[in-house]
Amino acid sequence: MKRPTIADIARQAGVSKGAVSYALNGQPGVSASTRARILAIADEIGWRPNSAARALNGARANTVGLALCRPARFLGVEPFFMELISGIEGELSARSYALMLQVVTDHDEEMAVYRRWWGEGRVDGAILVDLHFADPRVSEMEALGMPVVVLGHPSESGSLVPVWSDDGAAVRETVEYLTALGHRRIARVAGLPKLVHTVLRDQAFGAACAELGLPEAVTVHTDYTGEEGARATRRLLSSASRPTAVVYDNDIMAVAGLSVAQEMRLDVPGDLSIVAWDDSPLSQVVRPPLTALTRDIPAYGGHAAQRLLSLIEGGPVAGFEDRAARLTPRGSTAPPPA
Amino acid sequence: MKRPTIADIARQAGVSKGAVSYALNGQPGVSASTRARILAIADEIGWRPNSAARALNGARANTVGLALCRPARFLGVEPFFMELISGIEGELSARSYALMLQVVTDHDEEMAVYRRWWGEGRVDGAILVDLHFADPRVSEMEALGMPVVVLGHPSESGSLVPVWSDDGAAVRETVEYLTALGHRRIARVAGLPKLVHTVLRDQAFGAACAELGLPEAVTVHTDYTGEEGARATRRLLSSASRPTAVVYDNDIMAVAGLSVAQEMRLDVPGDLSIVAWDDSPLSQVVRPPLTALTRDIPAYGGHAAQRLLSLIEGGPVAGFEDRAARLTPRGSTAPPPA
DNA sequence: GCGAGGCGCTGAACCGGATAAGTAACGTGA
DNA sequence: TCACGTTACTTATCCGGTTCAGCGCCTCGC
Repeated sequence: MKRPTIADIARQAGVSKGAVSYALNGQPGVSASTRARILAIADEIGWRPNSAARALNGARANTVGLALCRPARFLGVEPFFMELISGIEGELSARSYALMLQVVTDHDEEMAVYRRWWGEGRVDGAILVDLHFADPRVSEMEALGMPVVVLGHPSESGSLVPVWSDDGAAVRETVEYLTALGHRRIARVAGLPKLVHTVLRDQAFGAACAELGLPEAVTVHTDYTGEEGARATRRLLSSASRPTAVVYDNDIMAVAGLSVAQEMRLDVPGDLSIVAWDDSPLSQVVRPPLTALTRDIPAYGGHAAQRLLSLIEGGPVAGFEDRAARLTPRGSTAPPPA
Repeated sequence: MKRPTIADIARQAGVSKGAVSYALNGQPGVSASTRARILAIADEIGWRPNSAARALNGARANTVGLALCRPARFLGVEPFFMELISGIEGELSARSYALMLQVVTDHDEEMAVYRRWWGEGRVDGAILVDLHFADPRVSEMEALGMPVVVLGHPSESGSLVPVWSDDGAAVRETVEYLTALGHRRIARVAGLPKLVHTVLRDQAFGAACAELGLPEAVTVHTDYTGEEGARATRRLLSSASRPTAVVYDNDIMAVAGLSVAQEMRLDVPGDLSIVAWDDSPLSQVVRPPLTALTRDIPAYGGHAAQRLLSLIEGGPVAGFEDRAARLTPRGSTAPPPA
């Protein structure tokens, strides 16, 4: 019932452990016939290399760590993380790496997890998400010396390898599109203001509005939940200078905003245009279907995983700018009311 | 820059490796003063036990495996898996176990992953989800001898430990509630018909309808996507004997169904009542908010993880019936039109 | 016909901890 | 005072692979 080891193979084949090791790893040092015999026996008794024994010889753990710092109820809502994970996963499993996942509640805990994993030799590297400004995790990771890829803008990634996309370009495209439709009062329901990408989007939004001569851009920050998205929308739509278009930082808030508009007897898109950042099946399922900023999130995760594996395997790795989200117009955007 | 080992500690403390090992593991055999000195040195140089070395001595890997068999684009949509994972995770990390995750495309690949993980000693056990009838994974897992908990009904879990909930009760509660409101023609938009829980819900639905003297229960099967949910709804609402209430097997289909109804100028809940299985923030964000079958998915995952850890640690473990989903009435259900 | 060199393999050390067995030093009771 | 038990260690071995040094044996070249 015990798992077979190379010693078992060696005994059956009548050779030494060393010979078996050479044979199984495709190293020179055994004849073709012996190698074939050893491989046949290994296959027959169902031998698998014990990963612990391998790792003990300085080999890699063949595992990448990901500690997600969000409370459970937020995590489930957005498709983003699940898509990101499956993208990362796809790239990892193609190269026989495993993914170690932990859900934590704050950054201290997150770093403790990484420190432990790294110290115990359980992971070869990690992917950092939700980058903040002056993020303490960056310098701590640099100090640890662990291979790390950061999903976030290179201006804040320190010496870690960044993988990012130009959110500013997507914001500009959206504002230009809405302006071309005739909108002048555009508001933005944004995510957490401490995140780098939120601020970059904020800045790009302000700049684009200024450039196009629009009145001062209004941005409301939220925690990404539908609840706060609804509340922000209600406030915006109740204000004196009600916007004619709102851009949301995720799809769940956009759906919530849509519901609030309908509840307030505003026609979408007749009275109010809505744009969602990140395009999930959700956007296409509601009425009207939402105009959305589409990006390939699994591919994004895949690119990050690729860089991380190169980094782990010793190559010098450059950062990577993924393609920017592009606007997919659907039924939720139209010219503003006359 | 190398990671410190107990040999480093032993050298600094002027004792042997063995003494250090005893001290660090709280075993008798070292004096209090020596133990304190060793612990201080270990702490100071940032020593962590190498998990590979531990595992090599027959210790556990302290890792649980989860291979999710769904294409990326389905996975992201439903909050279910992410909530399940964070529930599992919560229980695991409380006991210092890690979660190894892999996304696969079919059951063969899934079993290959488990076989590899188990053979390589990377995991101590696994959780099986999406149970089928006569699921080949059950017998294969039994043959492997790996500790496994199945999320699914005990009738199909073989000798593996089942964790399940009584979906039939929830179905009955829903049908009774709708009947009490006055509905007679109730339809069900279900998930994949090969899944055990789908069939159990189908049967309970049919039985409840028959018992309450309702006309023949209509059930349409889908792949859980909003698209198919919308298509099924369109078909149901176009039929001669249009239902006055529809029960959906997940929230994304319920939202899609709501949109289709509104697109067909039917008032929800005036003309059509809608019930969603699984209550996510999504249900509360749309108008009207959806009446839903609420269950605590993280807790469900947590219960499975608990049983698995007991199983791994050697105890005989009984299956566990989690509490059934309960109906949370909201704005999407009302008496049928007169 | 003999040394050089390569092939195919063996034996042993090693990775970092856990642990069984062995050994001094010391205290204790008879 | 001596046998005995306990304390506080040390030494050695093991886990399952990898890897290096070494060692016959065969072949080849001169």
